[in-house]
Amino acid sequence: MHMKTGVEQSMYALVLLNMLPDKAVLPGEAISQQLGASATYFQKLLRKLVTADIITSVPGIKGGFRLKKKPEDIRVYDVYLAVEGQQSLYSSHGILVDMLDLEKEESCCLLTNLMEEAESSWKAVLKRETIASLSEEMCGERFKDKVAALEEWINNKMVV
Amino acid sequence: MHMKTGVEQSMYALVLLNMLPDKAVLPGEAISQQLGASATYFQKLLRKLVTADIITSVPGIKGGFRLKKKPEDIRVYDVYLAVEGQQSLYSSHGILVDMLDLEKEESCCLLTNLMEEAESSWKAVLKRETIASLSEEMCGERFKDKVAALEEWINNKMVV
DNA sequence: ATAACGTGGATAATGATTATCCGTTTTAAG
DNA sequence: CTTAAAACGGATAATCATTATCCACGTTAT
Repeated sequence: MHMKTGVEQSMYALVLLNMLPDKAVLPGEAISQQLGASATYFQKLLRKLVTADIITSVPGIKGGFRLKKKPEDIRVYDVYLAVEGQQSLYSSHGILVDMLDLEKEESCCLLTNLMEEAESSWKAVLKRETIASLSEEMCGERFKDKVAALEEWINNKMVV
Repeated sequence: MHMKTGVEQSMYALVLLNMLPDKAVLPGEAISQQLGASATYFQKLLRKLVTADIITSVPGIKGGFRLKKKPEDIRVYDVYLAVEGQQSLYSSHGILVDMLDLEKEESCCLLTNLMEEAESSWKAVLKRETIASLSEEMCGERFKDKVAALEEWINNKMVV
């Protein structure tokens, strides 16, 4: 049981896109290079973010990706959901139904309620932070120089 | 990101063992049959429960498994931990460290704190219920007959 | 027209989870 | 003291989800 690495990657991709000036765009290949991710595979993840209305894609030469929403409106939870899908962490295999020989309608599992509560509780925390708050955290005094270098890199790679 | 089915199986295995009279024991093969689980593989899971001090094993003919602790002292969380191990749901791949070109000591990730909090929150819910409370839930009026049949089965399969 | 980009589908490689096999040890019973 | 049934441990295979690659296609600035 482990979160996909795609969630972490996507999150940082969005932090990168958040550094872009208005109307500018960053090509997918540049993003995946910066993340150290497989370029072709990361395109698929970017696609998921597009269909989740988190980012916009611009095709054609001078194309790329940019945020579609304001960074303070993109919750960590939204990114998780876009990348991992909405399947729950736990789903019953109907063991109790078999053990007690219940009817199929009586889908009954001693764990489902508890697990759903646990998951809600987990998700609630993911809803607390946004791309805006993460970006802010990164741009604090501590990493001033490093972030400046990253901005420099963005200026080189961004389009229009 | 999905919980192993072994967790659900183990949980019900413990509910079964909780139905045993004192000092009696249930062979691993009977347990896995009742659960509809692969017998040989489920032995491995039972082993994890043994090393986690949740159940005791008795080798030799007339051997099998029984609870080691009182059912009210076995939390759902304990079972989860025994089966899945203590690795956390999220672990950083150091993407930010690479992006900002930080020193290795400066292991820094914008998500780690949040994710750890979320996980704690998730685990807290799993600590609320125990094998005792699950068993109780199962043995309510609703499934009276069905549970009686299960007890019958246990009487047949248990040893000593 | 062309070159650089995103899209979509098919398909492989990888890795974790689940499953099987076999030999060993333990113990009750004949 | 032999045998049968059980847990144990290691090696290994099968299965499945995740990650990765490839290629043909649509889009758009130059």
